[in-house]
Amino acid sequence: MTSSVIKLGRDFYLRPTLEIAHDLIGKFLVYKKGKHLLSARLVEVEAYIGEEDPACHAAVGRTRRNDVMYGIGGHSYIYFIYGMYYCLNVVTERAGFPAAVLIRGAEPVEGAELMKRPYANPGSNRLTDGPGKICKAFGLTREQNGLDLTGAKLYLEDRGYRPLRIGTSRRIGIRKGTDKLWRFFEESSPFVSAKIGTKK
DNA sequence: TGTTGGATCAACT
DNA sequence: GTTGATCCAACAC
Repeated sequence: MTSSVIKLGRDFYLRPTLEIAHDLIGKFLVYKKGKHLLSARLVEVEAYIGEEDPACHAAVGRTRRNDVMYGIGGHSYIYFIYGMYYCLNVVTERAGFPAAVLIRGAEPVEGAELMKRPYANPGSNRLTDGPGKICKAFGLTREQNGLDLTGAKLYLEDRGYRPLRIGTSRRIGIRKGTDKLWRFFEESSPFVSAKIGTKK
């Protein structure tokens, strides 16, 4: 509807992580990859909050791996896992408090053809329905870890899109902290990574 | 220096 | 529902 496009600034990332996670649904992830521009609308995220959250990488304390989570909100935290995949997080809250929002699902908007390149089966239109797949489609690796999301390379935008209904559920793929309902997703989106119903 | 297991995904049975 | 692919950080020694 509206044509206004607003890049999310530092203040967006310095609020409580659960608010940020909820508000990220429907925002657009934008990555300037060389002369190309890739973007996708977020449909699924999970919050990881503090050293008290057993599923958060910061549960073991500050290490070289999770260091950027201890920095000020509004930076990228990209880690490597399972020998083959990268996962993209948005660091939140003040410096010294480790928290982040994992980007789990998105709908390709711009640069969709480029996102197909890493895939053996480019005919699939499910290139970004999972945290590992988003990084694969966007070409994000450890090299993009710690980028300032208020900069010009990798950032998030509010393009005026408002999701119809945002569901919540427990988080996926973790062994500890599964009681918390810290996953947020746009209901009925085909780009949500797994179908787990809304729980109260 | 060596071991272990993970915020995944695709391809099986 | 289970498994294999395959890296690296964390931790034990």
